[in-house]
Amino acid sequence: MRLSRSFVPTLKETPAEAQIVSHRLMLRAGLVRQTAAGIYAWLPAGFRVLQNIAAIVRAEQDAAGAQELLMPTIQPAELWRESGRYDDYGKEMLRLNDRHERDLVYGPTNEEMITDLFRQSVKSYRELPQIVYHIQWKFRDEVRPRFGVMRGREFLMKDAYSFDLDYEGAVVSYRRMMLAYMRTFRRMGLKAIPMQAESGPIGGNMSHEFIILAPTGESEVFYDAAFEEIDYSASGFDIFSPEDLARFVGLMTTHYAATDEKHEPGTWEKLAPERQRRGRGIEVGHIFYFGTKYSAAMGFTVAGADGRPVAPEMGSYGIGVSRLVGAVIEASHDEAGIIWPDAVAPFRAAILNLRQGDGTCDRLCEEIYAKLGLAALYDDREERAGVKFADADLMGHPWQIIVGPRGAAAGTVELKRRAGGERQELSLDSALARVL
RNA sequence: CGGGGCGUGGCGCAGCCUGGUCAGCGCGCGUGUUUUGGGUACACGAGGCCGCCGGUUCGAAUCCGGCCGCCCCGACCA
Repeated sequence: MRLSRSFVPTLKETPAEAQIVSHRLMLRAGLVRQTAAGIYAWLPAGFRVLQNIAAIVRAEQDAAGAQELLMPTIQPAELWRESGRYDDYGKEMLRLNDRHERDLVYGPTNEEMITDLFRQSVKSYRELPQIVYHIQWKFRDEVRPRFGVMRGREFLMKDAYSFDLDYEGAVVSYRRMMLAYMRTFRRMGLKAIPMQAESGPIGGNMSHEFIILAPTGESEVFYDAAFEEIDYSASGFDIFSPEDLARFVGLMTTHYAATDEKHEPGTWEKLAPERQRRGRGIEVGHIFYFGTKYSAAMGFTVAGADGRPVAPEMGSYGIGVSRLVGAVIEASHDEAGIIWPDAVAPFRAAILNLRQGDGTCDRLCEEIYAKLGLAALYDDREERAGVKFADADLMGHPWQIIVGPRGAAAGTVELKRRAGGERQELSLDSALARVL
């Protein structure tokens, strides 16, 4: 994109409503704009990040054998009456009426709907197990939305649902998602730790939340240094091997990890002091096993091998996709702005033309831009060098290709790495090679 | 949902208590000159139903009432 013709409204000053860093930086870097309390519009650069994150989530879900589908945002109240949650869910659920006065809800989650879909068409044990997911907008009418995109009312969530014939199968599905989640967060450059959690309104008795470490996180977390050493991303674990999954989850759950509300000082103190780690964390994912809570309530059964009906065992698995955008920023920024991890950056590189209008600089920049295409944001504005430097740092592109009159004549550019800030004078070709 | 606060050009704010050239300042934006590798300087200029409705008054951004919106703290959550 050419910045001079892009809708990327950066701000020099911070709007008064933004308190935490990620919110401030998202507004300042022109990623989002607030439309109403807890409701945001994603502008071009922000939307790219959102899509990058969704793509990673999708890739890991697919790799775990989950099937992507897409369910509606609007759901009939009837389904929620069947499960009993129409009354239980409370005011957080947005309720609507259509022109015929039918009761509808804007989905805060999709257990009922997916159970309904499955019960219509899945009739035999031979069709299980299955895991399906979708990435869809949710609405939860939070009493107090805050922290920008981190706690919005409308948010993009990946929610997956597993159906298994029995408990043993459900446990395998649950573990598979745990591994997929750890790989997902790792790919975004985040350190995540699964922690024992309450299952809350979803119900069930096995639940973990995934906390990523960020200095500005909402809750304090305590964990064993062992989490820093587990190599779950490599070939060490086959996600389709129940044995590997058991081994993986064993590693994940035998070490101490707890948020402040579940922290047990007694157990904690038994851990060698040099292995004790504490920090702050943000919840970015949550997985639940809840057995037949919905299948039983909604009359979903399949014929078992003996011909008798069996209510499938279910689990659900959520990742806050839009929240992750904020979380990544919380985990990776400095005084100057965002420092995007390569995998989620809206642009791999910014091309800074320090002397717009200068024939040599312009030509060099155009050449670079032609080679990088959409991977680059070409700052071709008629602005001073300082403005371009400041905006590039703010927006946090992993690389900055700085083209100025000094080097341009000799055909060299300066390459700056946003994380770390190292700069290097390079030939055009070697700079491009580094960036790509 | 309890407690607190705020709505004045795109952003940050002053003005309100003590109604009357108070509609202003900084940034941003436009034009020109200047500068030319870290948000340059100067000049000129565009831009505001002072959140909305009603009331008090000769006169309301300013006082009163109602409504709407937004933010912060707490209890609750992907």
